Amino acid sequence: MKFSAPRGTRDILPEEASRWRWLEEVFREQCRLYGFGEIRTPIFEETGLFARSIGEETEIVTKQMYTFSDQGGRSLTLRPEGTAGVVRAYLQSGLANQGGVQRLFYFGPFFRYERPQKGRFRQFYQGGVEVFGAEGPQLDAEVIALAMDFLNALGLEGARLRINSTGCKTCRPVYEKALRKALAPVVDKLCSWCQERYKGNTLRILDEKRPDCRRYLKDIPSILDSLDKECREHFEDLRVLLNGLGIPYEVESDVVRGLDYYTRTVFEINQPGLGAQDALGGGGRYDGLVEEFGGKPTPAVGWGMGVERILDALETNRQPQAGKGPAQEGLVYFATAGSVDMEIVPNLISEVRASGMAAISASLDKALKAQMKEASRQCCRWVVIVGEDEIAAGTVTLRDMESGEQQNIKREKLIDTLKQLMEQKPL
RNA sequence: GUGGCUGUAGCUCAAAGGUAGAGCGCUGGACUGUGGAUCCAGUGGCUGCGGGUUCGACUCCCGCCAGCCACCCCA
Repeated sequence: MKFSAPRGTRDILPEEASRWRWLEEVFREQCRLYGFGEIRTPIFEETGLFARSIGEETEIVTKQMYTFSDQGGRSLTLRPEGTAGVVRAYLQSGLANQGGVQRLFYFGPFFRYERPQKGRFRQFYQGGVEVFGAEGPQLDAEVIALAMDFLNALGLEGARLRINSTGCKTCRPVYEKALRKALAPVVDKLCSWCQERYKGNTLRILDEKRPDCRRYLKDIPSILDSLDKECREHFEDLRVLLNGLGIPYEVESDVVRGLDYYTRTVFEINQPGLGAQDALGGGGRYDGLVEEFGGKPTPAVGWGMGVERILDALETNRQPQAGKGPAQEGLVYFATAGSVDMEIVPNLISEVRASGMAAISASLDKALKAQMKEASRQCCRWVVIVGEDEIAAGTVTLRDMESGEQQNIKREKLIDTLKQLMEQKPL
């Protein structure tokens, strides 16, 4: 074979695509129930948009972006996440000037240059939501509830919600200072990675999982003890709201996300047993980003969820597959036998399709037997046989491929009979 | 970016220095206008790509590419 799909990308064939469509429909329906409207933003943006929002020093920006320059010399980047583009659009389109609370959702492909492994691709799909203009914890809770409802509606079980607060621009530096102080005696014993972070993005040291480093991180202070009054109340209220909604969660003070724009609430949803990449989704509040982009100070909160990982989790959970084969979509197969006027079948098929039923026919002059086999392979529930005998009698033979029953009916009654059968004998 | 494992027929896998095989699938027949079951026959390959060692390489060595898994990071 001459070509293959680029590394980290994959083809989704019809059978699998129907599962994807099902998931997307469930997602859209949940968003609708929560009053969210869809937004579609470009798949590439100015490189600077991502660098400035996600953070110049983050992994995503420093090593994982698909960046290229176009014919005009502009530096563009395939979007590695959804929030930056939505914030940009929110400002550029004037949505920001309409006031009030804006609830938006998106669904589509994202790109990160990483080494592929289980649950990690270079092109992957995410569904996400963003809410602008609401400062209180009510929307944090609502957005989390939406995420959990989405997973429940898919029939997923066992997902774990972990929440934390990373404070605001006033109290986070206080904590970072305390953290640096606590780590000062052991900093030279930490790995080079941690030492880098110690200097720059101290908070992210909490993310360290290596046992070697971990044991020096045992007694570090919790960020939750450093939150100022407003942030503490915000977090406490969020917990009250989640409790009220009956949403189980765990507070974990070392949940830190890899994107710099988060403030206060951050959360992650994990599916134990999925493998090394077990985060189905995550998000949080980003109260400073709109202002950072030149808008007026606007609180915001949102999340993104990984489609491949959710489908993977459903698979390992052995949840019902929602895949629909052609049979379930009522596909009708037209077969011919003997020499039949070329125009008859196409005309009949047209009529069937015009009445809303899906139909296909043999493309070649094959033996009836071969046509039946093809119909079977295509999972067609019904086969209409139009042969010389039928033409002579003005009828068609209609076969139910599941029961094997056949009947001879007047050609004019085909449509009505098919309709009737589809209602009577759905799969 | 680093490491481990793996690339043989459309698919799942054998062959371990001596001419590349099976099952499933596919095509046809038994059954000349009737799918699935059974039996029979046929179709199947630059052994991922490129070098090297050897009289001889699917097999050993090197490089590249790809897949899987992990590190890292995250969806």
